[in-house]
Amino acid sequence: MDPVHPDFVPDASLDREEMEALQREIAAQAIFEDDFDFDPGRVRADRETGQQALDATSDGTTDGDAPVVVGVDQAFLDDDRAVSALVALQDGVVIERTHAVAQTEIPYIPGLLSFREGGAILAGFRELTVEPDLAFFDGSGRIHFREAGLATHVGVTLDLPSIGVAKNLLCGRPVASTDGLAEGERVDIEADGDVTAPDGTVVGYAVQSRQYDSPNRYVNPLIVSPGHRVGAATAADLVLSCSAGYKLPEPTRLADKYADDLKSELGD
DNA sequence: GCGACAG
DNA sequence: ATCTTGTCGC
Repeated sequence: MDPVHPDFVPDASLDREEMEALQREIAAQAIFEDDFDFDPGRVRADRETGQQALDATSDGTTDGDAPVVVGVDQAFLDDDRAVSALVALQDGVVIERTHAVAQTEIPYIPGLLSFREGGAILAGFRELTVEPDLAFFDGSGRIHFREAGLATHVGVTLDLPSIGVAKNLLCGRPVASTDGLAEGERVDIEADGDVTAPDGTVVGYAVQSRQYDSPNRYVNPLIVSPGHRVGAATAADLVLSCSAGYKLPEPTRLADKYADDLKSELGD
């Protein structure tokens, strides 16, 4: 698939002020509430685990009408080459994988990640032949200084429902401790002075997608935020329904592994 | 000036 | 993100 908004495609040759101005423009176009056609109840992680595997749909056939969810992740081959890896799943089955290599024009700068990795990601989407309903990105969406993190930038550019799944908090303020949550629990992340949204706006959640039973070992929660056309609560719900016994939701976990494999194959 | 900062 | 073996715990 190709960008619906070519003018939003991340351009690494812009200066910092121009990048930030583009982000504000993108945030203004972003929709941080549910606005999609698929049935979120029909999104599932895999066919082996979870309550859903026990119901009538687990008859061994793949539901060709189920939503297509794509996981996206990147790895770096050198200092100036990034590879994006995309894995598309439908009804818990991998139906397509694509990848693309692109030059990294700028270094990592907190708040400007999409200008470093966005080019490779859009190139990966260009190779995708299936029509995705939803995408998970590794990084923030609305939890961003200008409410335009990687997931929002790419989601708006493609006009594709998207969710940001990060391992660390970029900005914002958890309303309670995010330590020792039970599996399935979540804690609101509110906008603070670092975020352009009105103070107190729930811009995402810390989501405990996995946790050990006993008290000696801990798993840190994921930081989930809306990218585009998905509300914060639904974003957290979808991450949990795509989780299958691992910290990362399946689309992201599989894209992660694919990116690692590509790095080995294409690396130096 | 100081601190904070996805991947 | 990336550099990397063993190792603690279930």
